[in-house]
Amino acid sequence: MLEPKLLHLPILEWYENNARELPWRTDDSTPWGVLVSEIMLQQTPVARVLPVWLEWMARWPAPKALAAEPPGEAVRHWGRLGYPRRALRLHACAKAIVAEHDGHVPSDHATLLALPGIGEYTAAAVASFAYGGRHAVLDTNVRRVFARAVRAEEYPPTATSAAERRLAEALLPELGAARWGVAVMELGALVCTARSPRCADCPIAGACAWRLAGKPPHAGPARKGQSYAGTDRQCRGRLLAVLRSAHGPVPKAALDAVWDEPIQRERALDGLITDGLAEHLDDGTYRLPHT
DNA sequence: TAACCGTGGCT
DNA sequence: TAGCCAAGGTT
Repeated sequence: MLEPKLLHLPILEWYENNARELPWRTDDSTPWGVLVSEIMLQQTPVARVLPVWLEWMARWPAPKALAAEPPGEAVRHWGRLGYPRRALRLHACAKAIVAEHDGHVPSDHATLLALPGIGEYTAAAVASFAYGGRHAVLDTNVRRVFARAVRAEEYPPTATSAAERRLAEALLPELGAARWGVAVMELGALVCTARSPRCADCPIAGACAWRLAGKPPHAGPARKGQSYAGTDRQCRGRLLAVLRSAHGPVPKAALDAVWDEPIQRERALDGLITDGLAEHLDDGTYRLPHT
């Protein structure tokens, strides 16, 4: 195994000099701000999250403020971040924090994990970044950095393995684990990127097993691409965009107008209602959820 | 476990 | 240009 200190110092020093200034990382950011940023950043780039996060923090500076709103307002102000079920879960999360934790974001990993929309990664991230807890933060960036630096592979496996978790925990420093986690993430986001890694700028290039092996390309089968055009997801997105931009119930015809294929359209609309992203009123109109 | 869940920028 | 990809979670 690679000696952890060969990685720690160079990466931490690199982070000192190259970290982006992000508002959820400042000294006055709150655990709630960190939590909201983590949910928004799930599968969504920083540049798109930034303006929405700022608006959310101004509008809902604490869980209690969001919990007082109907869930549809969370969905509306989610805008076009994508995966709007995250907005719904974040709203449910705020309500649970108010109901079960007196409005305070928990600091304990297991307690965080029990909240809606918070999985293994996000629980570790909040416990670590907001409270300084010592947890292995295994996101796609960290997994890629470790896959390359330690395992000499271009990409990590599809699903997080026990071996990856063991490695991440073995590399966790006794002190300063939170800073270490964010530093490795940042390295993956800015230098050790998925497609065109900037190895010339990498602080651990000299120790990177993948680079030393000649950067062998990913061996296994190509990862499944996510098709989008013509899918239910695209249809749901179109329908929900109509509900978001309207400031009241909309007639069925307004929804019919944005998607031609009727079978798929009805299926997608049913799905939105089942998921709690839309409501069907008695008069036949539709709107964002009020309850 | 693998499919499903949005959106848009980049190469 | 058309994939590829982005601080995942849920079922």
